[in-house]
Amino acid sequence: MARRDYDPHSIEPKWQAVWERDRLHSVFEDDERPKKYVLEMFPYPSGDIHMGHVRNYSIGDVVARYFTMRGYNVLHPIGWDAFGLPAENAAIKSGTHPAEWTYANIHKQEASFRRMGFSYDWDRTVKTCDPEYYRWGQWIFLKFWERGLVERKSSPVNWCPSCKTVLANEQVIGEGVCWRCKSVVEKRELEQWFFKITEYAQELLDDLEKLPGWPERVKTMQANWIGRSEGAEVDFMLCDADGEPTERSITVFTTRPDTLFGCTFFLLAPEHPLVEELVAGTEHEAAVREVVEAAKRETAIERESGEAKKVGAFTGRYVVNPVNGEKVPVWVANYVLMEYGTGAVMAVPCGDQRDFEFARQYGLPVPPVVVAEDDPLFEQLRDERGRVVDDVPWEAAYDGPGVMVQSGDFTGLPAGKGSEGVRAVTAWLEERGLGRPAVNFRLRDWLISRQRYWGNPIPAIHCERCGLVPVPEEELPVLLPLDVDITKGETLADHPEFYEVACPRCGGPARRETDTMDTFTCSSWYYLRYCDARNDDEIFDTAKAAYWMPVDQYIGGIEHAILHLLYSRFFTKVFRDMGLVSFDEPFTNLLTQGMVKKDGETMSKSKGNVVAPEEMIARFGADALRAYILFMAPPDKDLEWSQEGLEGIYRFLNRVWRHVSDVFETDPDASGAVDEDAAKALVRERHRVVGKVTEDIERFQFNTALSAMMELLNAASEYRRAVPPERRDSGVEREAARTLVLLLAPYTPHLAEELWQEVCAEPRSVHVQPWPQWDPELAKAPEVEYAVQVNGKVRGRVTLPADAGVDAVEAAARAVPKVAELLANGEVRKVVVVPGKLVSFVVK
RNA sequence: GCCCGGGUGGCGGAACUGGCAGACGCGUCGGUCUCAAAAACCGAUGGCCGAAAGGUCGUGCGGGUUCGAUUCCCGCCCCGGGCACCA
Repeated sequence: MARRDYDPHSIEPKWQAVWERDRLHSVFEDDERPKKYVLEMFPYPSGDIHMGHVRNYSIGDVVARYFTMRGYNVLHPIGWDAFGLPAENAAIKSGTHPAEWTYANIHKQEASFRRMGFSYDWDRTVKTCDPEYYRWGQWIFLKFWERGLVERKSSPVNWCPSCKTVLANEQVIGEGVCWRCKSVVEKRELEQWFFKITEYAQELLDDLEKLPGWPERVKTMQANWIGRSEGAEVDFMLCDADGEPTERSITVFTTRPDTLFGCTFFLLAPEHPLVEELVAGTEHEAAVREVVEAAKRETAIERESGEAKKVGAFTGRYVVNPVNGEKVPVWVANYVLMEYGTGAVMAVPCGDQRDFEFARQYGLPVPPVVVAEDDPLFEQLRDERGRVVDDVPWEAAYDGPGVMVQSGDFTGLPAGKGSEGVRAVTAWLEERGLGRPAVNFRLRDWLISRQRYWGNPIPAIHCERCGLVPVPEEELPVLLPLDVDITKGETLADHPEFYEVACPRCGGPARRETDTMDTFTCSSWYYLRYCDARNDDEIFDTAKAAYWMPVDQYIGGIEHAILHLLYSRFFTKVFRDMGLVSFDEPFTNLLTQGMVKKDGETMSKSKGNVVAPEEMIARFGADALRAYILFMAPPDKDLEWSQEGLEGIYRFLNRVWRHVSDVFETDPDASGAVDEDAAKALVRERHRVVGKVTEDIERFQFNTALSAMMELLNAASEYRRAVPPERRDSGVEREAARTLVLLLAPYTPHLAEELWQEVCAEPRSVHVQPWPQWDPELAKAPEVEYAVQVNGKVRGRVTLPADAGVDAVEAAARAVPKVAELLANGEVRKVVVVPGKLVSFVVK
C-alpha cells in the first residue's frame, strides 16, 4: 500500500458523511444499555462560531463519545436559542428580517458543527423560533397562569434605554448595567408580566444541597442571589399628628430583634406609600419632599456605588416601640430600599453602621443595647435594665455577638445573629401579637415581558369587560407574524391585525398582548424537549423524559451561573408540581468551562483579537483544533490562545499517524528472539496510560489525559527505535497502537476512525468499540526506585524489587555509600520507609 | 465589607488522600540529515556557585505542625469573580 501523509482535509469530511449515513449518533429509548444524557448549553445563532463554542462543544463531545464507548446509551442533542435582540439589531442595520438573519446563521453554525465532527443526534434539533417549539412555551405560560404563578403588576422595573425593553433583575449585572448591551439601566414604574419564582425561593436555596456535582462557586452565587435572611417582623403602632397612638401599625423586617431596645428612630423608604400621607400639609412636607425628590434623581450607578451620602428628614410623626412603649420619631431616609423587606426599617444606631452614621449626622441618640464582654461598657451596664447611658463612646456600630443590656427583662441574655436573645424577643412579641418570626429573600419575581418583536408572543388578551384573559389552549400557537418591518422600528403594537381580537370569554372587542416573552423562558426547558423533539401533540412524552432526564452532565459558560441555571431549576420544580416530571433538579452534574482569551483579553470583534475556528480547521483540521483546545488548560480555567500550541498538537497527530502506519504497514519479523523486557515495559505502559486516561476523563482532566496519550506514543516510538525489527513483539506493538487509537477516539474522532478502519483494518467504527480495559496489576513496574533522604534531603537512590519488604528496603538504603557516610557521623533517631516511594533517616 | 476561586520555570500547565516539585506540550539552545533551507529525528533546558563531581536556593510573603509541606494550620499581600446602604 502506498504510504499516505496525515491529511485531515480528506479524512474529516469522509467520515462525517459515513457517520451521518449510518445514523451513528441517533439514539432511542428502547435500549438495554444504561442511559447518559450529555448536554452542552445550546448556542445563540449569532453568526460564525467562535472559540468559546469550539471549547464548549468539544468538551461535551469527548464526554458523550467516551460514555458511548463505556457502554451507555448516550443522548447528545443540539439546538438553537434563536429568539432575541441581536436579530433585531442586525435587521435594523442590514435590512434583513430577523427570521431570515436567524435561520441563515443557524445554517452556518450547523455546517461548522458538522465540520467539527460533533456527535449530535441531528434528528432531535430544536430551534426556539419555530412555532412547533414556541407553542409549548406559550402552553407553559398558560399552565403557570392556571397555577397562580403568573402575575401582571405594576412595580419599579429595570428599563434598558438602548434595548428599549424592560429586563429581569438577573439581567442587570455589575454596577447596574444591561447584561447584553452594558448600557446603564433605569428604574421605571411599569405594569409588566411576572413569573412568581419567589414562591420557590426556599426550595431553590435548599435544593442546592442536592447538587454535589455542581461547582461550589455556582451554588454560592445562586445562594447569594436568592439571599435568604432569617429574622422577625415587628409591628410598630403609628401615632396620630398629636402623638397619640392609633390602631394602625407599620411592620418592619429585622434580622436583629434582640436590638429592639436600641431602636431610637424609625425609617421609611422615600418611595414608601405612607410618606405622602404623613407629611401632606404639615410643616415637614417641604423637607421630606426634598429627600424624596433627591432619591428619585439618584441614578442606579450612584445608588449601587454605596457611596451616596445618607440624607433624611423628620416626618413629624412617631411610632411606638413595642418592647418598651417608647415613642420614636419617623424619618424618611434615602438609604432605605422600597424593594427589600417592607420598605420600613427600625433604626438601631448602636448596632447598625448605617443607622449609626445617620444618627451622628442628625444628632439622634445612640444608646448601647448589645455590648461585647470585653467592652468597658459591659461591666458598667451588665445589670442595667433601664436606660442610663444614652450615647455610646464608640467610633462605629457594633454588630457582633455580645450581651443584651439596657433591655428590660431581656438584659443579660446573649445577643447576636441566631442568639438566644433573638429567639426570646421574637417569642415575647409573638405572644403579644406584636411580631412573628419571618424570613426574607432578596430574590424578586422574574419579569418576563419584553417590549420587543423577535420573541415568543405572550398568549394573553386584555378585555375591557373581563380583564386579563388567557388565550384558549386550543388556539395555540399565537403565531408571531412575519410581516413586521423591524427596520421601521415596528413592534407587534404597530399591527392591529395582530392585536385586534375578540375576547375569548365574552366575545367583545379586546386587545391581544403585544409584549413577547424573555428569551430565557425559551431556554428554561429545551433540555426536556430534546427527549421528544418532534412531538406535535404534547410538550413531551413523560415516559421519554423520565427515561432520559435528568441531564447527567451539563456543560456551559459561567455567565449563566444565575440566569439560565436558576430559571431552569425553577421550571423543573413547577413541572414536577404539574406532574410532568418526577425529579427535583434538571442537571445532576455541571461543568462550567472557562473562556478562550487572546493576549489576556476575551476575543471580540471590537478588540480585533478574534481567532476564527473555521480558519484553524482549514489549516490544521477539526481534530487538531479539538485536541488543542482540550489540551491547553483544564476545562474550567480560562485558556490563553497559542498558535504554537495548536501546531504542537498538529505535530503530535502527525506522529500518531506515522507511528500507527509504521506499525501496521511493517510485516512482522520473527527471525530473532523477542526482547521480553522491552515488550513487557510497553505492555506496562499501555495499561498505565489506559488507567490514567480513564481516570482523567472521569475527572474532566482532558489536558492530562492527552499528556498521558503522548507518553504512550513516546514509549511506543522509543520501543520501535530501540528494539531491532527481528526482536520486536509485533503483537504487543500493535496492541499498543490500537489502544492509542481507541483512547484518541473521543478527542480526534476522524483521525481515530481512519487509523482504526483503514490502517488497523478493523471492520467496524472505532466509535462503537468498547473502551480499552486495563489491569492495575499489569501497570505496576517490577522494580521501583527509592529516594533516600537524610534529614529531609535526598542523598541517594536505590532501585529495588517492587515487592521488597520494609526491612530489606531500609537495609538497601543504609548501604548507599553516600548515605552510609552520613549515617556514620551521627546517631539515627528515626527511620521512615514509605513503600514504593522513599526512605527517610533522621540523624543527630 | 461579606462569600467563592487563584498565585508553581521564559510560556501553557503537571504533582490523586502530605512522600523525589516542574509530567506533557510550547519556546530556546546544540546536533543529525541536506549544496542550503523547511520538515523530521536526537540531545540539553528552574536559579545561583562549579570545568566536573557536587553543592545550594527554590511553588506570592511571614510564621507553625511534621522525619518530610505546592499540599495541613495561623497571620498577611496580590490577581480574578460574585454579592452589597439587604436592615
